[in-house]
Amino acid sequence: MSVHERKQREQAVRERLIVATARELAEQQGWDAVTTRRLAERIEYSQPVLYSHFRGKREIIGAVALQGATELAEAVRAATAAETDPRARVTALARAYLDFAARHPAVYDALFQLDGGLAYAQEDTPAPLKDAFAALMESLSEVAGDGVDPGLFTEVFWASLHGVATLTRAGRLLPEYAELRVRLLVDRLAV
Amino acid sequence: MSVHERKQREQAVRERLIVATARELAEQQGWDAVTTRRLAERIEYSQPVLYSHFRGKREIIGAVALQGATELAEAVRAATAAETDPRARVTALARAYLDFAARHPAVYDALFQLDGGLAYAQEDTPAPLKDAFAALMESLSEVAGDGVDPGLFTEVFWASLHGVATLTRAGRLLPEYAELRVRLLVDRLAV
DNA sequence: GACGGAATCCTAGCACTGCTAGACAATCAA
DNA sequence: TTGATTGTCTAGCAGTGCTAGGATTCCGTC
Repeated sequence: MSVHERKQREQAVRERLIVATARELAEQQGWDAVTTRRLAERIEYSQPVLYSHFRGKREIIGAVALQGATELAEAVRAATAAETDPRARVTALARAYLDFAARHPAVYDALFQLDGGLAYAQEDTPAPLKDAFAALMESLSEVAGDGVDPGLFTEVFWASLHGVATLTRAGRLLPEYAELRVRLLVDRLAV
Repeated sequence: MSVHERKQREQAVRERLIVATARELAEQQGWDAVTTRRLAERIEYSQPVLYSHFRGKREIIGAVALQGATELAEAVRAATAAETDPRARVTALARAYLDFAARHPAVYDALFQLDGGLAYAQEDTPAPLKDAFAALMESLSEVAGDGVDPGLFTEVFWASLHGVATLTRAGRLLPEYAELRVRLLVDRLAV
């Protein structure tokens, strides 16, 4: 049985290697550069090996997305933990979120821009995704205001951040307004 | 000279045909289905003909995007023209915007999700794009609030709408909150 | 009406993509 | 040392965007 276990361990190691390499390649040269051939070459295995771990490229993107969700949740929690005032906490949250999107564009794309074959806002939504949303809600529900569903408020605030993140990265918003956008968003949306 | 003019006219007609067909195909089966081969077949010409009109697929997407920008501006202006109260106008704007994104997902993708090779927030930004932004600003600057730059406010409001639009279409927001999201967004952001 | 040149269009093909069948080799239990 | 089972690779499929070069049609001129 020990042999079998060792093999399973090796499998797991290689699976992590694939995901890490895909992510690395995507961060360096964008997701377009992440082809199955290039990815296989980097992990020093042949192409079909990828398909013994993942159904296809989509699933690899999905795996990166799940990693990203975990890290995003961590980043948000770390940033908000230091603040006590609810308003300051939301500002920190917004900054942390946008910072994450800017620092890890490929991961952010895997999460929200590309098709990673993941379910959202449903029962079978993977735990990391639910948890990332929960991390947002923890700080945001405090400033939702009376009579406003925390989930609804979180959705709206998150959507706003997402819009700012994507449009910023696409060069569709004026760079010099970056800080003012965060202030305006927090000032107006948070109660 | 008349012959030359006729040829130019025919060229223009075919160019419009290409754009219209690309858009139609994208609306029907998504942009993934818009391949140069399929597109060529639908317009009943060979593939290389496309490249005598456009540098490549990107430019075709860009052409659809420009069409979309014009229509989006129209839709927004039509919706807001009927309202007199600034707040009601902004609500109408938000609804019209999200409605446009929902009704013409392929066009919306061409505009904001795909790479159409267009410049944004710059001097060489095509007129339709500038005008679409202007259409938003016309109604939004009224509710920006004192001391808030109308351009900044428009960017933020627009980004929020964009976030809601994209996340909604990706199935990442709860459908039953759709109407409440618009209300919350307008209530909080508009002064 | 016939001709030479120019504009137009298509066939065929390139290098790439994601993905897979089937041959081969390494590894295991007996 | 076998025999079978895993594991891995080579080779190939059908598809992608894009292009070179030949064939055809059309045009203004004689």
